[in-house]
Amino acid sequence: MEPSNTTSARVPDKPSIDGIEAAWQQVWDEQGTYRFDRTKTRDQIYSIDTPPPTVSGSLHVGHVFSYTHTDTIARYQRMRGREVFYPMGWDDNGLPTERRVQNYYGVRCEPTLPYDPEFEPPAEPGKQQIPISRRNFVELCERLTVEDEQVFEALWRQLGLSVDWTMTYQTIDERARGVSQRAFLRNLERGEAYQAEAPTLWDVSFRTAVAQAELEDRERDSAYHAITFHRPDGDVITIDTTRPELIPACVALVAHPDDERYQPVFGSTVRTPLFGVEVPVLAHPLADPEKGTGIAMICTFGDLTDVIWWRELNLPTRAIIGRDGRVIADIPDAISSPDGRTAYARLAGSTVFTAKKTVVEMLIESGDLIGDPRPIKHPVKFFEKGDKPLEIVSTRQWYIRNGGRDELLRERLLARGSELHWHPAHMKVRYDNWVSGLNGDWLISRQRFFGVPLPLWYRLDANGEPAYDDPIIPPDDTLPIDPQSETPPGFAEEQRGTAGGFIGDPDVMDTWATSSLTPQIAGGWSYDDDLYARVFPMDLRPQAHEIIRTWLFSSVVRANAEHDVVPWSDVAISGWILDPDRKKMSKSKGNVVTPMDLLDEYGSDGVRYWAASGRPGTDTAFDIGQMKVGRRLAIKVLNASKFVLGVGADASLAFDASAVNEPLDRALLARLVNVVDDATRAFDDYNYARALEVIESFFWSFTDDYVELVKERAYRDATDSGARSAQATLATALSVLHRLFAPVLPFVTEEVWSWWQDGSVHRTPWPTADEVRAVAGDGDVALLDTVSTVLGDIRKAKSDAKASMRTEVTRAEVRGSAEQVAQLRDAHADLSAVGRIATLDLVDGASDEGASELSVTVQLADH
RNA sequence: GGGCGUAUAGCUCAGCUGGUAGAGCUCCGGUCUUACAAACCGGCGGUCGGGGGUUCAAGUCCCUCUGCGCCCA
Repeated sequence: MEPSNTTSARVPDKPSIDGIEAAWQQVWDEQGTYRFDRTKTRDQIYSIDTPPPTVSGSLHVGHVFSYTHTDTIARYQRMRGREVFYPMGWDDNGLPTERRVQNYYGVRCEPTLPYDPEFEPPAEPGKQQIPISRRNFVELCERLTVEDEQVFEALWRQLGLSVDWTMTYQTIDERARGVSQRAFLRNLERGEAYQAEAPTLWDVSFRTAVAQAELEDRERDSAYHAITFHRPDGDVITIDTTRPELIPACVALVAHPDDERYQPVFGSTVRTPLFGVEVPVLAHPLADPEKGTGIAMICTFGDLTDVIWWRELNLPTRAIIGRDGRVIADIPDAISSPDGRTAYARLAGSTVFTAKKTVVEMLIESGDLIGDPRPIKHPVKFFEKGDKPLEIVSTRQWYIRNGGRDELLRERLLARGSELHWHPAHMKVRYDNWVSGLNGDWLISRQRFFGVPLPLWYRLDANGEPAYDDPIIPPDDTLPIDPQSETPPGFAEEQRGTAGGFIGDPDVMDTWATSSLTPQIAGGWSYDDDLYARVFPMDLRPQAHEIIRTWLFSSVVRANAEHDVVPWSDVAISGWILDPDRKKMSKSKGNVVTPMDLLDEYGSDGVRYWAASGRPGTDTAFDIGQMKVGRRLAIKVLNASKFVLGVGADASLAFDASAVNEPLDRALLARLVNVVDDATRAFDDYNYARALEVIESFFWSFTDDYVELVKERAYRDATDSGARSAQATLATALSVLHRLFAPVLPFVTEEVWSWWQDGSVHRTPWPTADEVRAVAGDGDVALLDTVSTVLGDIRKAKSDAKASMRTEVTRAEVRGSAEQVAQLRDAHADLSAVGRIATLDLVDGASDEGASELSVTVQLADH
């Protein structure tokens, strides 16, 4: 299985696809088959913004599926003569890695601890997590991600991704940190990044802020509690709330301005039950007259609507939920009555769940709860990776402007979405929906440890208070920096945390704040300008549809801000893998199939065949059957190639137009012209599934019909012109087929190519319709169809008679139109040979009824 | 609630700008035919989700309903 250096065919006696992956991986590696040639210029290059997988996540068939799609495009473009820039990255950022490290080593990060250079995690994680310093924790993250990356890389290589493995990157490596921090500081300089103290969605388990893009609604059981608020005149107003525990955080009541029931009370005040705080009754159009009693309490903060009311009605803040999800100990100033303070004290320190029970008990005691709570289901905001309802707490966070607060920018980014070529086109709506529905800027700071640090320090004033408004910015040439362990210019490390000294920003950037820059990171922006000029903006972003709102959109935001362009011309969106019962495949369903086992069992080409059969953007069923078909196809390519090369078809005969003089041969090549045309058009349209279908369909009829038809003729002496015509046609078709199949079946095509050609098929030009047409000449596709139809009828006659295909036909009569008869006359000898027909009579039945129909009568010899 | 997609043989899917339903798998029957028996040959199998409409003609266009998946709220 070594590349041939001669043009003479060297065909193994017993060709096999077993072990083919390992053999060719090694050759490709040694020969640098997929090495990126950076001397090429932008117009000669096709660059791909490859999705960096999260290595701490588990490998699944979805990876194999979508990365195969991209690889078929990469291979196609490479054969079209483009130098393909196809780097692989690893996204190790943040929470997924941290959780995996915690479980794998049995540790947890405790930022207050000092670094212990001697620390080694236990061989087996214990029951109690060991607290370790931030630096120790990050070191373990780095250690584990390296291991995880190797597993991924081994899979990618086995799958045959045509990646240049000398060009990998990590989203937390030195270069990526530098690029991310530089891009952020430039956003800051231009006013595109800012910090604000604001109500923030907060996960109390992970103790981190959560961005809009990471939210998901989940239906939860809840209950309306009818609660009375007291007017000064003794009347009561009854409100419905699902969160009675937030009564101490109530700052107002609100009803719709047109709601007749509450017109008289707008502008008046009421007192909250239990806590006796006087709050105004206000009007706002977001209050829903249909919901509950039509009047709601505004708390700081129960949900996102509270935040809107709070902002638009200029209400005070009266927060009672802390970052740990418990009622904070400090009693809000507004609760001044002794009874109110006593009531609050009963809640202090308890969880939201407990506080709710306590408040309900107290309301029953005071008589302010009307009736029983009425159960409802309603959507509650969750962090997509979390399992507790989000709270809203007021915190200082960093944001990047993404049009969520700025109509002009929103319009600009919507227009950017229209600049992209979407495959499939309808996926663009998801982008438009998302951008149109944004209601705030992009929150990029996260209270995590393993990630790219926000590269800022803050001066501490004489009272030790940080001056957030005027951060200390590191010089550009010092990036990347870690403000937690490095000292700002002009300060000494001893001044950290002291009055008059400084502190480092404790947060890291959101995963997407880094991965939104993968085109820049992989492309060399700000550290390899020569490379960058050759690959950016890129040609293709392949990705899954569920991260259009995160990865795709955030990448557009960054490229728009920094470079005033879209980062790629085309985006290809892949679908889901579905279970046989048409549900989205998931780990929880106990799917034990690991991708590497699949590759071993069905061959990488077989699995790739299944993947490439899935239409772009469409959900595809996980289908072992298709993998088996792919495996059979690969074996068929092997055997057919062996046969063709065994009858004297060799490289010197391929594309020898002078040799091809039989009408049947020209007809075969004429069909191949159409196949090349169709496949090329399909690949240009990113439709690898369509291309594969067209190629495969031709291939099966090629082996089943054409090869059988010319077998006898091809076996004749090479001096025979009919034999040479068949051999030249077979060689031409084989050369074209090897190349057409190469993007989808890289291993088997490379194997068979090596039997008779020089170099790698993957660096050979993609076939063109013109080169095939030059050999096909005036070939007529219809001739092939007619001959195949008759061949099928003869086979059926033998099959119906339960006879062997070798059974002689004493006489066959074919009636057809004058045109069909003429076509058959041109293939008379081939047809007679394959059918073992002693006498083949062709009758011009044009004058008969139904003359356009072929009719075949067969008389079999005794058998 | 709004939107996007999808619904074609038992299964997985093709059917582009409308013109008398296709492939593979499964199943059944046959053949060791000098590339391939983990192969080859042949066959059974669908009123194209339901209902309307446009048209000489609709799986293909329009309306509507239903199921499923997803996006947004």
